[in-house]
Amino acid sequence: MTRLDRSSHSGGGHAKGSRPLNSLLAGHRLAQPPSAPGSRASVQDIDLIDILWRQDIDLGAGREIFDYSHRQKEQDVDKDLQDGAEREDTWSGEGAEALARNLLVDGETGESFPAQFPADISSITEAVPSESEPPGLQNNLLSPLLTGTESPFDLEQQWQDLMSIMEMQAMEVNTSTSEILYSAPPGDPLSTNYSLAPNTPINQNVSLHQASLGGCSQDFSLFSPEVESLPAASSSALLPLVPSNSTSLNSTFGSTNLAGLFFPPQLNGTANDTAGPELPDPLGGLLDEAMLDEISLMDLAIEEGFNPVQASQLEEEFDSDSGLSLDSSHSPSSLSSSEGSSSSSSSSSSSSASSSSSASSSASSSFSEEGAVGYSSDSETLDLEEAEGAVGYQPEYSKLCRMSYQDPSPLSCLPYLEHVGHNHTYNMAPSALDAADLPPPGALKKGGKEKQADFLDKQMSRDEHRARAMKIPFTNDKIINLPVEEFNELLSKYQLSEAQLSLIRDIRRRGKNKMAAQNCRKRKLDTILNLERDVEDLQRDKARLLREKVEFLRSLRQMKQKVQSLYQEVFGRLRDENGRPYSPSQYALQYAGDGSVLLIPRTLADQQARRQERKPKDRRK
DNA sequence: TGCGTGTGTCATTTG
DNA sequence: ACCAAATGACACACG
Repeated sequence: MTRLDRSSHSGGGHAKGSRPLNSLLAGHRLAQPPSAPGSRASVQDIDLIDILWRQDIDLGAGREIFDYSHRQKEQDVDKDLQDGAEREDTWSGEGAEALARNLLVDGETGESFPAQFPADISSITEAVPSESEPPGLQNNLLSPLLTGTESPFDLEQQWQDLMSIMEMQAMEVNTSTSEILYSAPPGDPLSTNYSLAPNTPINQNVSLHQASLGGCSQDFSLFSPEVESLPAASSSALLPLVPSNSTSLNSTFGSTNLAGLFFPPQLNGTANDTAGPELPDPLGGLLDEAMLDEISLMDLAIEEGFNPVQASQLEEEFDSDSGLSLDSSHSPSSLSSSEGSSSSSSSSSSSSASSSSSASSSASSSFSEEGAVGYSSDSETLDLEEAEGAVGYQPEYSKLCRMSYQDPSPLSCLPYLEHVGHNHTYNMAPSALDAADLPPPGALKKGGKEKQADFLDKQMSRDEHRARAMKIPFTNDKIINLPVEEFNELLSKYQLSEAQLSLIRDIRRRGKNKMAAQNCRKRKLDTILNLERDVEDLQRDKARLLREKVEFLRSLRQMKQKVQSLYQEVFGRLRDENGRPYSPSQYALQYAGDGSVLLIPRTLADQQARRQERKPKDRRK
């Protein structure tokens, strides 16, 4: 048969009355009740926000943190102190309470950190002429991390903070700031709590050579004769701090220069005694990773559909210590276009459920009748029912209903429309087929019966017309649906011409192929539905992983802040033989692999840091 | 009239 | 090798 055959296709077209059904069904896909599409997406977003909010509650953040103005209020010291008083014991131990008076407390984590330097800090600065510093810079003397927590919504500042974290490896000590920081005046809570008064006899451990830990040597019996283990050239200056009792300082940092962590790099251009060499910090790797993670987070956001605002908000969320600022409209899960379409589909499903519920159930039952052809989608139907809630594909239901091809009556799912169905199909209702095959046209009375005959004629497919013209003695339904053996038996019962046999075989072939095509299309649709569901699942997973990532990064930063505070606390308590604090520009704390802490000169620390820095690079090569 | 959709059909592949 | 099913591609009807 040639294509010309199709040009004479008379029965292949849709009956005029058939379209309303198609339109009705297709309408489920196109029509979108005004409320549903958006509402579904927003509900999901709200869920996301709620999840994030709950996470934040765990971390001590309230929902009001999402409000920028509220976040500014958060800097109110009183409030912070109140929060901090509740949580300080988690990390600071004795003396922290007094310390907290001069600390800002992270609204979420409860971490305390120096909010500002003592009021007389400028006078101290002046007392150290060579290291004087513009007062305006003094707030930067602490780690950028700390300042970052004070203005969590200053995005640029946050970024710089992170960059500063990165640069902690290349930390250079600002002498003046260090002096200011660690030369606390007598009235300073830091000094009053962590160091002896200037008059207090230095609690000098002989074995410590030069270093002592004023006021808290019982807590930090850090010193032991480990100087010998250090290079002779610098041994005189080495002040090993070995905790006699297990200190809170963990050895997991390895032999690392801690000082680099806590003194901002090149805060200004002022003199730096030990300027130059980069120092690795114990968290350097982590910081790098965190930084890279954040960058990759941004990249991910940008690459995978986050718009810049969303990406920046995600970044902001990460940057913001205490604030989760994911706007509901920027939920990662709401970014998917496919999800949007799905949600709109679901809306139509819900809205059209009443009108199509019967169709759906009929569709399910009709699918179960497809066994003859082999493509049963019972399970698929169930899946679709489940998916309707999550994905929403009522329109596909309509399609499937329409595509219950194995049913002799294509419109069986909507019985009242059954007779309207356009009929290119070979699977006509038996009555129609019988009418087409059995009664001779002239047998019917005139009038209404003629009209009925015309109608039935129009209902007949092309091949049915041909079969009738060729006087095929059995129905097309039998021709198509009988098993091979029975079909052959049927053929053998009749004396058929070659033309008749050929037509019968064509009818059978086309009929089978038509059903196969219908099943194929149905399968294709199901595949698409499944893929869309998979995409949605993956998007949900992705959003969840992103949230987890943000949480991990946040907790990582909090841990770094705690380590930083501990470092400052320990270093600030150290006193030399004259009872004076050590200059952070000249000395640094360093973890040894065995858990001990050494006070070593900066120069030595720089050298070691440089050495350590080379190792990983060499490994990479 | 052009477009999108649904359908039937053919040719071919696949099992 | 044969057959049926599956599938891509095309044409057509319809809204």
